[in-house]
Amino acid sequence: MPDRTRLLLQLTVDLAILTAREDHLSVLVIERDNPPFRGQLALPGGFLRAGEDLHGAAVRELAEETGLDGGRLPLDQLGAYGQPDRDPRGPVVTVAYLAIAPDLPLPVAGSDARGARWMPVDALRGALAFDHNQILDEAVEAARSRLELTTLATAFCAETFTIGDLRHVYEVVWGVPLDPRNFSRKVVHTDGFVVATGDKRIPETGRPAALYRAGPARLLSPPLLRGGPDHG
Amino acid sequence: MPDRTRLLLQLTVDLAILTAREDHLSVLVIERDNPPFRGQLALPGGFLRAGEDLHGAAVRELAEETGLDGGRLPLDQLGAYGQPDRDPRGPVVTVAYLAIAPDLPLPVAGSDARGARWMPVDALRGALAFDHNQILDEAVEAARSRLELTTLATAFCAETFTIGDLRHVYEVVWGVPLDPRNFSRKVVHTDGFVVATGDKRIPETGRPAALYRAGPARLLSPPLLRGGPDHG
DNA sequence: ACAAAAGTGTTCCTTCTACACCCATGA
DNA sequence: TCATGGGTGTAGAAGGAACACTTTTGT
Repeated sequence: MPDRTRLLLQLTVDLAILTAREDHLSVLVIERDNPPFRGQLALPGGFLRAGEDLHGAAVRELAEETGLDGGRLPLDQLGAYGQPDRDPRGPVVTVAYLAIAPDLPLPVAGSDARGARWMPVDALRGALAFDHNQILDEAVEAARSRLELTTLATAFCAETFTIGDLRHVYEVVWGVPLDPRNFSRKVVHTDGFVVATGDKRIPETGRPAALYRAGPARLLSPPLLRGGPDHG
Repeated sequence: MPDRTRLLLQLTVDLAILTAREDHLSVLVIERDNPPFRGQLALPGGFLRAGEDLHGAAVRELAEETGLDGGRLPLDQLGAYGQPDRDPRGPVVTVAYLAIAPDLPLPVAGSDARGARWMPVDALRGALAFDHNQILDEAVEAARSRLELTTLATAFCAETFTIGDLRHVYEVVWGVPLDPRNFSRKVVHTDGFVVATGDKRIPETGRPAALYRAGPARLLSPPLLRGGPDHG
């Protein structure tokens, strides 16, 4: 006996899947092939199913849309978005998740994901459907903040990576240049951030760089300060 | 034409309303007088109504349950909780909000809020209904973290307060003693954290303390470090 | 030899911690 | 004059920023 004060609604999960490609912070978007907003770009996502928990739905959508294994990527909840008019179909609240992916080709070809592609976030100013522009803004800010406080940046990298790769992630996400020498020291001297594999990678030009993989630590204390040189 | 994959559900808003009372971090709880979990303690909250946005629902519930004006208190979203079996009545997802209140008597006497009262969070270990124990844990951790990074602590205080009042908030929420002299300097020298009123308050014993009110700043940079003395 | 990227050593400066010391009030 | 909380000064430690300099590769 639901009374007037208990609204029945549908719930979706939307994903802001970020990656660092070349010199741009990019996000995975799809082109919608159904109304509403048919033909427009949007974040991938989908409806919560019966018996499913929110994180599980996010993992499932990540797999469906990108072929990536959500169990192996950090998938953090950003929050719930519930403006009453955010979806013209009626009351639909969405829970947004932030995923950080290495720069991989998408093995997609999935159902809804035909039109999936990476787009630099700077090229999307205001172009997304629903309230996805706001969600993307908050996802980017959350990613920037998590880079300061956690070891999340390693999730942007392949399984093994150099300190230069990792620094490049920070530079792309923060949008500022960092001093390679100080950065290297801070990362290597922070317990559990990275562990050396013992191997080296020879670049096109220059001295070989030691390879690392992600360490067990999840929190950085002290944090890695953003703003770099003389930001005052 | 909703298909099987689009679950219809109800959505609630739950509030973790924290305050610093004497030497305990306390939270507002109600005693449920309807099933499920009748007679058990729970966080205040209620169902989202048609046409209402999530933050608006949180403000309304805060007013209904406590008489406090949610528009004047910082009300931050913690996240959505959607385990499929979290509510025995069926699929109900909740969005949790964190509110920080000054230590005020509750002008309640509202409908559902008859049994509303402050309880020290330490006295509630595992005692709450639904998944509210988890929500409370995450609310406390979020409050601790926000004290480091934001000026939120002023929301725990009355309109005017002394630096000692503010320090007491930090000590209660973090559970560690702080050096009064260094704390005073950090707060006063951080632009926009507090502004002096020019008045003084005479304590029961001791030198009068300058009174302040909350300043315009919302973010603390650099953060106020937790852990206090020799925490390494 | 040169270019380019990796990595080390060192100096300067800011900030935090700890604590000695002074201030203003009531009992 | 003593107890109590408010507030200033300051020395030492810790860590970041800046940058000179060395290492190791390909061309």
